[in-house]
Amino acid sequence: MSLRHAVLGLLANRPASGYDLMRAFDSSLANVWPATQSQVYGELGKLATAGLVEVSTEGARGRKEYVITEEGRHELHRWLTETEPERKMRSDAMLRVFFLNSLTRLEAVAYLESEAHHAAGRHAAMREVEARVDWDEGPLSVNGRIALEYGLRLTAMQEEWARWAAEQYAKQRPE
Amino acid sequence: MSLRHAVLGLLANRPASGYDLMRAFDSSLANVWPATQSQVYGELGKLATAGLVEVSTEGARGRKEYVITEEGRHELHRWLTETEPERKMRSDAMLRVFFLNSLTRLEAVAYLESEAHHAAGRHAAMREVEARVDWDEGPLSVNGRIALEYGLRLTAMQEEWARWAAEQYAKQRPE
DNA sequence: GCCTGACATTCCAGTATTGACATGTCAAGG
DNA sequence: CCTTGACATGTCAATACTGGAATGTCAGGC
Repeated sequence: MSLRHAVLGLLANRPASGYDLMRAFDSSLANVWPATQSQVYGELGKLATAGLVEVSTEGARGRKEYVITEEGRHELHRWLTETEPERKMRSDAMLRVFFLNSLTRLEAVAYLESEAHHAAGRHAAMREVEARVDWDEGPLSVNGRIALEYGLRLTAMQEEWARWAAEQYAKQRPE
Repeated sequence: MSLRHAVLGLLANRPASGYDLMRAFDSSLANVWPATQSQVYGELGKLATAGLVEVSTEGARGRKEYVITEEGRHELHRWLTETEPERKMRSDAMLRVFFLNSLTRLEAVAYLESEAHHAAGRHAAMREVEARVDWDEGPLSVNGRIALEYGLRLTAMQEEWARWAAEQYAKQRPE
């Protein structure tokens, strides 16, 4: 149930509306825990019912600002310290690698090169973010910086791997 | 709909029963596309209805062996060459990094070191697999070898990153 | 002959996720 | 005044995924 804790974690930093949270899910959290509007608003409702968050202000345009409760903070802490992260991951891109033998050598190499290219693109985009953001402000950006570094290392690794794999594939399976 | 294509991809290599497929999902595909029994048997039914696979033999103990049809092979090829892999990923472990500022420095460092340790463990497990498997047999293992290399590079990167992050965290946020 | 473990499938209830639709408010610029 | 775009929430049906229970078969060892 990570969505629940993602919302809780965001609200632990500052009070926010569902709309505010959506901006976080569409930017910083987009590569880590994607979520849709329906999920976020739904989860806020459940969280409120459970007493982990509360509506603090009802503003213009029906805006409801939520704050985390003591109980919510406690649950966030419990999650972070007493539960293990789920390490199983799904990767569509890697799944395809298993079935590359259903393609011709040329097609397979094209796939791997395309992956290399996409990884390079994502790497460049993260470099942009790195340059744009002021990393000295706020305690949030310490974590953000560390998470970004992960992204940089991941995409660099992916590009290298894909180039290596394309080479291997071309070598080991002459048509 | 990657599960569908995972099943299709496995059946493209050789005919198999739901039980056989489950062994693949529990071993080689476990780190790439986890699936439960209910999902696999369910998908086989849907795939058969759609005409992408067929029951070839009904054996002992109610065993049904499925084979991929021409149409199935075509769909697999279409998926591999004409659709882009979904690159959005969820990572519980990385989500937690965003909220590390809700913990004390010590707790945060402990989390990151635990991640380093787990990554190291998974890396070692993959090294074991690498040593155990005969990489010269079959065309499947070319892909398997390439996917394993990804896992090795990923876990190595994760361990290094987590050690680096633990250090950064300890440095940048003195209690 | 009996037990155990691997083989094998089916069904189900509950939860999570997706993607789209519906509805409305407010501020700013032309 | 009117339009546009950002703000803001809510609901729905469909699909995907989880975890467990129920059921039964067959081979091999004792």
